[in-house]
Amino acid sequence: MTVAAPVAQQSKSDRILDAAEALFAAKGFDGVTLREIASAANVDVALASYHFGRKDDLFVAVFSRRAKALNARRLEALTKAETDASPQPASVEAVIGAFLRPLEIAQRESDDSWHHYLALIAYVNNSPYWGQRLMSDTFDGLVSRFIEALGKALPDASPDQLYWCYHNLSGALTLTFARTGRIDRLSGGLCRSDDYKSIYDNMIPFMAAGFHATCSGK
Amino acid sequence: MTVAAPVAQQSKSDRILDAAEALFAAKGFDGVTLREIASAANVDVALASYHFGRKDDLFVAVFSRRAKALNARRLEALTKAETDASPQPASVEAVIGAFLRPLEIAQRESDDSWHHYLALIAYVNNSPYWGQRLMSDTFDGLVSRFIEALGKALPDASPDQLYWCYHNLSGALTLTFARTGRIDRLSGGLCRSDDYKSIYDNMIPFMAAGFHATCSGK
DNA sequence: TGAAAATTTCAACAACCGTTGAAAAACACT
DNA sequence: AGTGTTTTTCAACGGTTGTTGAAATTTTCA
Repeated sequence: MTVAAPVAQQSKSDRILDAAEALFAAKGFDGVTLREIASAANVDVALASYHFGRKDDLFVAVFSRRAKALNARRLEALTKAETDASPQPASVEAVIGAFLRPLEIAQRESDDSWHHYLALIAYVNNSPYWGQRLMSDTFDGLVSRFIEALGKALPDASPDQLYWCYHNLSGALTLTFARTGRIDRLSGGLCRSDDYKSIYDNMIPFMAAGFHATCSGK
Repeated sequence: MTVAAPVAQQSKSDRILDAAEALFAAKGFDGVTLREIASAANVDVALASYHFGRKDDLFVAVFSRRAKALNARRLEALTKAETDASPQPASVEAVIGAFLRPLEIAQRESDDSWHHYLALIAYVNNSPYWGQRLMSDTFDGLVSRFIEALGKALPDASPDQLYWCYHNLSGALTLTFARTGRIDRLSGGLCRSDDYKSIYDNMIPFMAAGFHATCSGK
């Protein structure tokens, strides 16, 4: 009688996605070969094509996989912040917190899959090739919802001010959660990329102050 | 009698750097082949290897080329801000302005070389592979100088607070100046990636307010 | 149990990759 | 004019790429 493998009861399809996620995040779309991915997933090369089609499609599949879960958590946090504040609109801090806090999941999970995914977001967000379409298709619906909430908290703000402010937030958070190690080196070890508490303690009031300063007066 | 080409009195070595800069910025290190670069530069494939060695070395050469000029302009702007404010320390707004304003050169130049370079910075900054070493080697000296100036303007700030704040600034500016087109699409055309005036009008007070909010009281 | 469907393996395709050595051309300098 | 140096071209190397079609295997379900 043989005993089944204790954990890792994953389908080969999922193993491919996990391996592709980690490798795409580390080396970008063109820096990874399907053979590397297959090898990391302990799977035949042709299987990636069978399950996901072309390499581009695999990349999109990897990117889209966790987007649904992340967007759902963010939307849930936003509606909670709004009902908590009702009948007042949710504060800028509360809305930004609802946007950022769900990313903590990357630290709570036992494996690094979510960390890889966040690094992948940074890659896509800053890529001229993928950035425009893939980011928009994946996140713009939810982002519009957040900007609407920010507009309620900042009734004097013009729409373009809100968009530019969000863009600042977007750039800062994707870089920070990509954990490239830059800040560790720049600060001589004083700041650590994986120190989520410090990240939140700084980023939320920082961004809230930026919104307030540029979106209040006319 | 044949007439020499009117402009474009560039060496083949420079043409290779220009072509590589544009292509690396658009498609990343692995997304570009030396043959593409050579073809865009109207040059034989082997010439890139002759002038710059391996592909990695060409990438570093491209990245380093404009860094000296940019760092010099930034340092000049910073010292001017400091002498203007002397004997008071330069304000946070002035220091941030000195960091950002030199990027306007990308808009003043007739060709898009500087724009390509700024997109390349975004690629490198967010890359786990290049980000840590290449960004640090190229910019950390100057960045430390700016953080020192910010510390004088914010005497109650702790060093780690200043580093985290700079990291926010770094992420926002690299994304924005990469001009991926994301904000154009998200805003439905209301904000334009190439609208430098709006970028500066928003980003400088936004970031200054963030620094003030998180670096003053303890 | 048996047949249909889905999954996985295997081998191979044409195309392209970075890099190199040697020949050829252009240049610098006396 | 002639020599030594730098730049440019040409052709080719071994190795790798994404993708595919067909065979083999496993799963599904009546």
